[in-house]
Amino acid sequence: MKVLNKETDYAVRALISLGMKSDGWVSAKVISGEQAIPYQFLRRILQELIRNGLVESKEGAGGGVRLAKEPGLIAVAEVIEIFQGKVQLSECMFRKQLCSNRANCVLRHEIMRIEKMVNQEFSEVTIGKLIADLKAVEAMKG
Amino acid sequence: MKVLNKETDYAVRALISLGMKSDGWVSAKVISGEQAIPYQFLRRILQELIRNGLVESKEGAGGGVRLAKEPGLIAVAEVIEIFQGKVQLSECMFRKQLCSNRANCVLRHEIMRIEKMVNQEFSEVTIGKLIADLKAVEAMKG
DNA sequence: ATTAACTGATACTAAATTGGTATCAGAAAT
DNA sequence: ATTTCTGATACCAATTTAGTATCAGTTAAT
Repeated sequence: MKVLNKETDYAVRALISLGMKSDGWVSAKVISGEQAIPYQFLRRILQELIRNGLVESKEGAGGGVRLAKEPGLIAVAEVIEIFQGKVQLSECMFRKQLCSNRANCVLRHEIMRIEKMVNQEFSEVTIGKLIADLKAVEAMKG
Repeated sequence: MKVLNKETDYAVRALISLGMKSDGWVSAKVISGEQAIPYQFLRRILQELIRNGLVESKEGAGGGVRLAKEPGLIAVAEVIEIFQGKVQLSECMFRKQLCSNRANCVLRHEIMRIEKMVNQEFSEVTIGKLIADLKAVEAMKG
């Protein structure tokens, strides 16, 4: 049961990289190097983050990307939703009709409850929080 | 972000079917009909449940399968683990060595925490509980 | 004006996973 | 002997995942 795929994983790491730089534009190349993310793959991921308003970009030499909002306002839940879709609602609820299979229905009810919890948790984990954790770890190691 | 795949879904439904029958052996054919699960697919799923000790079988005419333990003792978490693997531990913890990528590491730490929660929740949802829920729903509808 | 360093857009690929099908062998009940 | 069942396993198409490649256009610096 894999929770996060590579896209989400790389996206979060890229956002952390960006969040740790207070200055201007950072190129995909630099992030790719820092986080050991395949360059072309990262390019595509960044474009998706841009389309979704988490990141903004500047074309041309000296250009690159930067966060479009404060790290504390970017939740991992948003990133998951972009790359892996919303944590799935059960089909029977979605269709707003009685579930044809009741066994299925009670299972989905439980799943929905748990999914809601997961969503809640992931929306409390922000890039800002991850960066703070990271800095705490670094500090501890001297 | 899909939580359960078809195998897990079908397995749980099959287990519910079995748990609701107090009498003897039930054939895959019957379960397949009851739960609208493709027969050959279900066969494979049942064999996996047998190998993992959740279900036991009797060969030959009049044979079939039945639960190997009480419905209240079969957790959905077990079923998920059989078909989708254990909710993934982060690689860096698994290797018991320092994470080469620290950004990755703080992210995984959060994931692990949430994964643990999910596991806890799914281990509290048993087939017995689902059957009770199901019966409650049926009763309400008269 | 040219060149180098960038992003935008998009097409392509190999490998793995998912969901499902088919087949053959053997066991038990009738 | 025949029917009803499981055991084991091989196969398959479609989708997803992870990654690569290419070309066009933008900007900054020389």
